[in-house]
Amino acid sequence: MLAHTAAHSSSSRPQAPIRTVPLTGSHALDGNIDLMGAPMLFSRNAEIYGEGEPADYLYKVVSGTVRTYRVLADGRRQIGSFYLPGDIFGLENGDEHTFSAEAISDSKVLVIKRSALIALAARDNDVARQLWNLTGRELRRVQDHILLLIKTAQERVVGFLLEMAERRSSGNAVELPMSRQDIADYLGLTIETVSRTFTSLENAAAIEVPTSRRIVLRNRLALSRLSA
Amino acid sequence: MLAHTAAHSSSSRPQAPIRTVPLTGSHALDGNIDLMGAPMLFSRNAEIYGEGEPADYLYKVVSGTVRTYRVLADGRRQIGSFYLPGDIFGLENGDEHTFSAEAISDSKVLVIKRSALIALAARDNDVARQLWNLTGRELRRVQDHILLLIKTAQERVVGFLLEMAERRSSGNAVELPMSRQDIADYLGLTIETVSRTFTSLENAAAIEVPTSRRIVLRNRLALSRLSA
DNA sequence: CGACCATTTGATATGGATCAAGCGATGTGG
DNA sequence: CCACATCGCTTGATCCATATCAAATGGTCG
Repeated sequence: MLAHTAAHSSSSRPQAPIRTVPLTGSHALDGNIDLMGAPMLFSRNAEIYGEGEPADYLYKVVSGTVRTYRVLADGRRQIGSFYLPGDIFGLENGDEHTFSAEAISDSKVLVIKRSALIALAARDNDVARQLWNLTGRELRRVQDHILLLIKTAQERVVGFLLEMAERRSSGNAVELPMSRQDIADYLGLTIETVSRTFTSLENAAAIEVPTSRRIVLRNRLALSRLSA
Repeated sequence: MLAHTAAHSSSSRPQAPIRTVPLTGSHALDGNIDLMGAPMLFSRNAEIYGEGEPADYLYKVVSGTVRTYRVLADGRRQIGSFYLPGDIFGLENGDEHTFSAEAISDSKVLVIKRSALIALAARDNDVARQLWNLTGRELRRVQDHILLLIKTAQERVVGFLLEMAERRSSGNAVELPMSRQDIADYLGLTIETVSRTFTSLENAAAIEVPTSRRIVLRNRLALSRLSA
């Protein structure tokens, strides 16, 4: 059904040296990942990890974009989230990944051993709190995602655009790193419906679509009204 | 749109005495809540807390059932989860509840100050881990819920039945504490569709519906096949 | 240039929503 | 204790938003 001809970049994980460093207050986790993480490159569509694999590593996007997803038996795919530079992903409660992760575009990702962070957290309350916080923010995000999924197609698409604008806003232009198929699978729609909705928003003068991957928000207020 | 004529039982929260007790290994959190929690009664449809209120307390269901939900501007309601006896709810990442909570039936709930648990967690790694775990399990649950929401009506209803059977199984009979409207708002469907789906599953000899709140699973294997 | 892939656009089909009635259980007041 | 009102659920008829099927367009890369 879906291409995803992943280059499946090698599955050997780098071993990062563990250095304990002075903590930088509320960004202890981020700082530690930056210091302890080993950079890895993934090319477009390469798998970073697969559903069901042991969740031994935590990841932080440096450049590029990552999608996490699950696939139902019959091929329907649900994208759980898109991760942009600065975002951390791959943290699981159990020992296995519940989603698969792939690079949407060529991406650089910092990789860090989960056990190292857990060990650090045992000694450092601040790190522990940050890890918990990360899970909590993720929970909040997924809860908001659910709310999106009960809305109409137009509301979902607008909600998605506003979300992306908030995360990677350069003025009113939103650069979309992902394909229509990715957007559709994130929103629980088909590519045709996503495409038609963009067109209709453009006709309504709410957005402009100079290229398929670039959306200009013409009227944020109108869009907000359309989003729920 | 929806009744919810909550008796709105008083909003004053009980103050529980804080006792530090020997921890019972992996159930440190549960044990502490049982010991430190103050029992409170909520009658059918009473509000336990509202969206946006400060999240100062954590709750554990002793008897009855609780629903959490959010309402969109136009009245559409999404139920986030149902909580059965033994389940803990109300734990938030931020300072405010992102959902509202109501008793579905007359319920007894243990209430405990969040700050007390946080303080305990600062001293006791086991409690800290349990709190994190709770958030993690909740995250997993919500992720599964998303997967439900992209399925067909029949798959959603069957998925819901199997989920309930797993949680409150007494043989093959499932006692549903919630109304059709609650089920519909949990699954992103209408009551009519939920009702019709039950009927059609009954006609297919997959279930029996002796009373509207009682479902007997006739053929679990067939149901599992229908659920995805 | 030509092949390929992503996207858009068009025509039609359909699953679930909506609108509307009927039915059964539960509770209430006379 | 019965008559009736109410409420939750089911069933029926119709509609509509989005999916599906199909084709045209456009952008990218060898």
